[in-house]
Order: sequence, then C-alpha cells, then structure tokens
Amino acid sequence: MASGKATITDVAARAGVSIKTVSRVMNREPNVRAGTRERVREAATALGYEPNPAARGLASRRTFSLGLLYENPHEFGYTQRAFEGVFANCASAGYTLLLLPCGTDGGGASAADSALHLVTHTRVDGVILTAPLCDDERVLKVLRERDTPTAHIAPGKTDGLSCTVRAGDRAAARAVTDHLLALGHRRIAFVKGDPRHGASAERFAGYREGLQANEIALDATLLAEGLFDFDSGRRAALALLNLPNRPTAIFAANDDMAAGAIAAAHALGLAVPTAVSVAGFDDSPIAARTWPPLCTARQPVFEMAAAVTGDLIAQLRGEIDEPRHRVFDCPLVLRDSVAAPATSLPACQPQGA
Amino acid sequence: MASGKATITDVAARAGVSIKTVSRVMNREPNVRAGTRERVREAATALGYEPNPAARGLASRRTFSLGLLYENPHEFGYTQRAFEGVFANCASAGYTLLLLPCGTDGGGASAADSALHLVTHTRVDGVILTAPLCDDERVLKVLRERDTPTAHIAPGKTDGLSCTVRAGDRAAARAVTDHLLALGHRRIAFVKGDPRHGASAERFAGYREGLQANEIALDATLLAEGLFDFDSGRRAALALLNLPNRPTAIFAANDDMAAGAIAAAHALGLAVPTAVSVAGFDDSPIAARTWPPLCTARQPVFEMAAAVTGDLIAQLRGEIDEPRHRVFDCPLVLRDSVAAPATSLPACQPQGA
DNA sequence: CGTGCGTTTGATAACGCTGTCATTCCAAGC
DNA sequence: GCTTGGAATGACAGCGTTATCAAACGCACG
Repeated sequence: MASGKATITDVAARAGVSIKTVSRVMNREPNVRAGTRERVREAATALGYEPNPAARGLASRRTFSLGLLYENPHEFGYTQRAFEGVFANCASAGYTLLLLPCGTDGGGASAADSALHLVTHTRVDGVILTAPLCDDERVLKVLRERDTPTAHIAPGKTDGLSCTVRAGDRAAARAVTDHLLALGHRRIAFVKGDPRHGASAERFAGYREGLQANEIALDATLLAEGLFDFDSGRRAALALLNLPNRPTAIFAANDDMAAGAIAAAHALGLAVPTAVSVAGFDDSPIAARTWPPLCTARQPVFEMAAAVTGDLIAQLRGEIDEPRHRVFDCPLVLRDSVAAPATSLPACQPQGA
Repeated sequence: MASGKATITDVAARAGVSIKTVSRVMNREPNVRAGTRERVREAATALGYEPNPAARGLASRRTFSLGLLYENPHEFGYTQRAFEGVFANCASAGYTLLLLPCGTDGGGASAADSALHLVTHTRVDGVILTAPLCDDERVLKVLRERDTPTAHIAPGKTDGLSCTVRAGDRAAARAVTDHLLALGHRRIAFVKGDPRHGASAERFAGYREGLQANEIALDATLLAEGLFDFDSGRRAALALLNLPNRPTAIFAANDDMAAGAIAAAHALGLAVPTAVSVAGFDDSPIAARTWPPLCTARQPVFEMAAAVTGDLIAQLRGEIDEPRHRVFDCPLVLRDSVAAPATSLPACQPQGA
C-alpha cells in the first residue's frame, strides 16, 4: 500500500506494541508470542513497511552486504557465472551484493589498493575473493587488518581462517590427460595457466601425473606458458604446432586458451581433431562455441560460488566455528575437439561425441 | 594509522573544530576557511578516518549507491563489459555498485518482482537498467512508484524521464549490409534478435534500408528469428544454409548468433567465408574467438555504460535538469568471416583483413 | 567607533533502527 | 493464595552522521 514511507514506529502504533517488538519480529528473534508476531506481520504488510537498511546498519554495526572482489578477468564467462552463484545465495539470505572490480589495468593502483579503498568505503560484512586475488598477500593483509571475514574461490593455499572452495583441478586434469592417453596420444602438449592462479600448478600436476602413470617422460619442448587468455593460448599453440615433431594433442589449462589453440590450428590449416586434438578446462561458455566444440572438464562455478557464499554467511551468523573447505569435482565433458591421433586411426569427423 | 575506528568526533577533537565543520570538509561544502579545511584534512588522514556510510545514509537519506539491474543475459561478455563501464564511473564519483540480477529462469518471480524486491530492500539512490528490462513496463512502474531515478542502457523507447544511452544500431546495421552489398552479395540472410530488445528492430531496419537503397527486394525466405543466443543463431543458420537457393551471406543481429551461424556452416561443411560470409554485431569477446574471426560492428558498451552512469549521477546531484539521451556510433570491424561471394571472386583465404 | 552584512563556525536535534536492561506477564510448584 | 523463574515486552540510550538554525566573526562603511 504505502510505499517505503512507513517506519518502525508506524508499524508499532498500528500493531499496538513497542518498536522493540516490531524489531524482534522483523529480525525473526525468538521470544515473541505467536499472536503478537502475527499482528505485527499484518501491520507491517498493511503499511508496506521495509526496514531502513541504513538505520539498521548504524544501530547493529552490520551492513548485510557482501563484496565480491575480482580482477578484470581474462576468461569471459567465468566471472559472470561466479556472480550468479554468489548472488543466488546472497539474495536468499537477505544479503546485498556489492561489486568490487579490482582494476590492475588502470593507472597505478594495484589490486590491494583497490581492495582497501573499496572495503573502507563500503563497509561490507564480508568479502568474497576470486583467484588470483585470494592469493595476493597484500589484499589479504588489508582485509585481516580490518577484521573483514573472507571467502575464497579457487585459492592456491588457505590462510586457515577463511572458507574456501576449489575445484578438484589435479584429478580432473589427470582425467583429461588419461582420456587423451587412452585414445592413443603419446605426444601431448600442455599449455600452462597464469602462474598467479593456484589452479595452474594443480592442473599441470594432474597432467604430469597422467604421463607418469603411463610411463611417458615429460618432454619440455611440449610445454608452453600461457596466461589463461585466448591470445596466449593461440600463440603457445602456434609455436607447438610448428615444432619439427609436433604434438598430436594439446591440453590447455583452460578453455579460453584451448579456443586459441583451435584458432591456431585452423590458421595453420590443421584440422581439429583429425590432425591435432585440443582439450581445455572449465566448460566455460566458449567451450560450446568453438568449432569443433571443446572437450573439457566441467568446473561447476555457479555451484562453487553459491556454496562458499553460503559458508561465509553461516560464518558471519556464527552458525559455524571452523571455516569450511570444499572441493568440487570437475567431470570430463567429451566433445569433438578430441579424437584418436591420425597415426592410429583413420581421420574421420565424429558427429555428436 | 588507526584502521576504521575513528569517528567524526575524533577528527573534530584533533582538528579543534566542531563535527559539523568536519562534515563540511568531508563533503566538500563551500564556506570553510582554507586553513581550517587543511587542519581537518590532516586530522582525518592521521586518524585514518572514513565516514560511516550507514550513518551518512541515515542522516542524509541517501545511500550513495546505485543498482545495476540486468536479466540473465544470453550473450556472454556484453553484461560484464557493461558492469565495468558502470563501475568505473561509480567509483570515481564515490558511489557504490550493487548487483541486481533479475532471474527470469528461477521459479515464478518475474523480473518486475525481482526488481521490486531488490529495490525495496536495498534503497539505492538510482538504478541502471539494461535491455530488455528498460522496456519492461512493470519494472518501470515499480521504480516510478518509488521515485527511483533510472538510467537506461539500450532501451527501445524512452519514458522522457530517464537518461538513456543506445547504440546507433540502425546506421551500423546499414553499414554492415552496405559492406556485404559492396562485396557483391545479393542474397543476404538476416537473423533477427530477441524481439524484447529495442535494438533488434533497429538492426533489422538498418538491414532493410541497405537492401532498399540497392533496390534489392526483401526476400522473406532469407529472414530468420533468433533470440540473441548462440543456439538460436546456429539453428537459424542451419535452416538458411539448407535452403535450395542458399544465401551467400548471413548477417546475424549479434555476435553470439553469428558464432552459431559459423558453427552451422562448419557443421554443413561450408567454408567461411569462401562458401558463405557471416557478419555479426557488437564486437563482443566471442567475435575475436571464432574461426574465422567475425566481421561485426563494434558497440562501445563500456563507454556507453560509463556515460549513462555519469549522467545518472549528475541527475542525482541535480547538476542537470533534463535527462540526457546519448547515441554511440558502432564502427564497422572488418574481419575474415566476410569476403566477396564465390561466384564473383575466386575463393581465397585473406589473412589479416 | 558603531553598524550592517556576508562568511565561517558550532550546538543540537533529528535520522530509524538495535542493544541493554528493567519490567510485566504467566504458569508451575509449594 | 503466594512465590518463583523464565518468557514476553517495553523504555530508553545510543549508533555516527547530516540538517537546521543561531551565534560569532570579520570586514567595509558611515
């Protein structure tokens, strides 16, 4: 009815109780008689009452909002999927989500500076950090100094205080490698990810484990450095595919680089997967949009983000004492960018994987 | 030094002035002697003072935060680029950005419901609406009822009250069409966009104008419906390319659909651009990741979002009376997915465009 | 030296809620 | 009936800022 004008006093008057009781009802506190609760609810609804967040924040020294700190990401899709997951849980828990992009491209200010500036200005109850910010010591220091609880998405290590969530990168990378090996590939190149991300080392470790288990020596000429972005993947693949004895498969540490590898193969006139197989990691939106579509490992980013947000909120509410550390499986997604190498099977273009 | 503990009273004591004077300095109000201002500034810095947003919000009835309302978008990249643009201007103006995704996929709650719920709970000073929400009457009604100023990104129409920004969709679509025509294409198919977006009709109009100017009759069999997403583009292109007399070029109303069209061509064994040219719209991240890369019109989303955010803030500050309406040019981006049709020129694969 | 007026500053009351603590209520126990 | 203790409720003081309005100041002028 009335829109946003009613105060707690109005509701109290209409329900015939004190403002404190209204406050109790609105905050779902115990020790309110059912009948009273009902009357207050009705009065609040009738007046269209919504608690004023500023007043509530001032009095309670809480903001009921979380900040999502992220660095301008290389990979499109990942960050946005994380947004959605975080938001989904914020909304249902009555929290508000603040976006805090940490520009590293802008002039001068580092991620830590941005983080500090943003957190001091906005006074969020907690901050969710995405990789690689959750491994940035300066960012962590700033947040610790201000006693801001944090949750980490895909950290390299844990600080023992924060809830974390990460993918089972090593096992999944191992599974991708095993899949390539099972198809008969022996010369499998690997394009590493941004070394600032903890996931990069894990995925590389999974690749190495796979080779090792099959008693294939690690060939340093088949390793390339990448930064998780399309262009670094493209360049790395160009170099690898121009090798005298080129690999029959390229495993890139994420999908955007794998998409770059596919583009590189196309540019060199090498058909995928006939002449060279390409595998990625993440199952980000780009994975379904390349030609052929990318074989990859699916990282459930939405679910991961939602889970760790829930954990952070539980921590803020004091519902859990110890920080939770979750690990999500990344199932293999078979798509047409990977096939048996040409030498062991005649080239054909499977349809439907 | 001290971290986030100091209040305005502490600063006032240290500077030897009243809290009101400190408030004046912090808010850049006039009528403060230069010397006084300096002393206050020093005291604030020394104490590491940051105004408490909740207290400020309670007293001033403003929140210094904006909400960005968006629908879970089909096209990856667009929304995120808009985020960055909006945020860039929020940060520099001292505003905080709240993310308000409007789930349409979740059970039941419509975009308008989400919008209402979010705006009442968060009390933002203003809301930025992205297409197609800025043309949703129910969303607009909710916001008008609560006197929440809005800014619109890529609206179909204006309500006369809100600042708007849009791309010169019609002219740019015309330019893309003209480019295809100049290369010798005569059978140019068009994949329409989501009809809820105002831009869809404009882009289609640009296409029609181009044909008309070249006295080419509109061929209804060459028109397909799409929803701005990859898969609808792929399906539309499959149908078009299976036509008895198939088009020599496909112009999709956005890049994601164009990427789908390229995938469709690949699936049918038709080389791009040799057998069929494909053009998109937006220059979103996907455009540089397809093979061959997409010829498109560049929509400067970041700049558009930043501009309209600045306008909204100016309006909130009372610096402008009339809402501003901006239109941004979308320059043609020439890439290898478009070439002359096979019948007029021998097929060749240009490198570098 | 007094007057007047614009500039600078401060005292104090909101802003709308929560936290603390006192008070009232009510059912059970003697 | 009277006590007792926990559940239910309320009075009131903040929370840290801005807004209002009055006071003090300082300078030009008569």
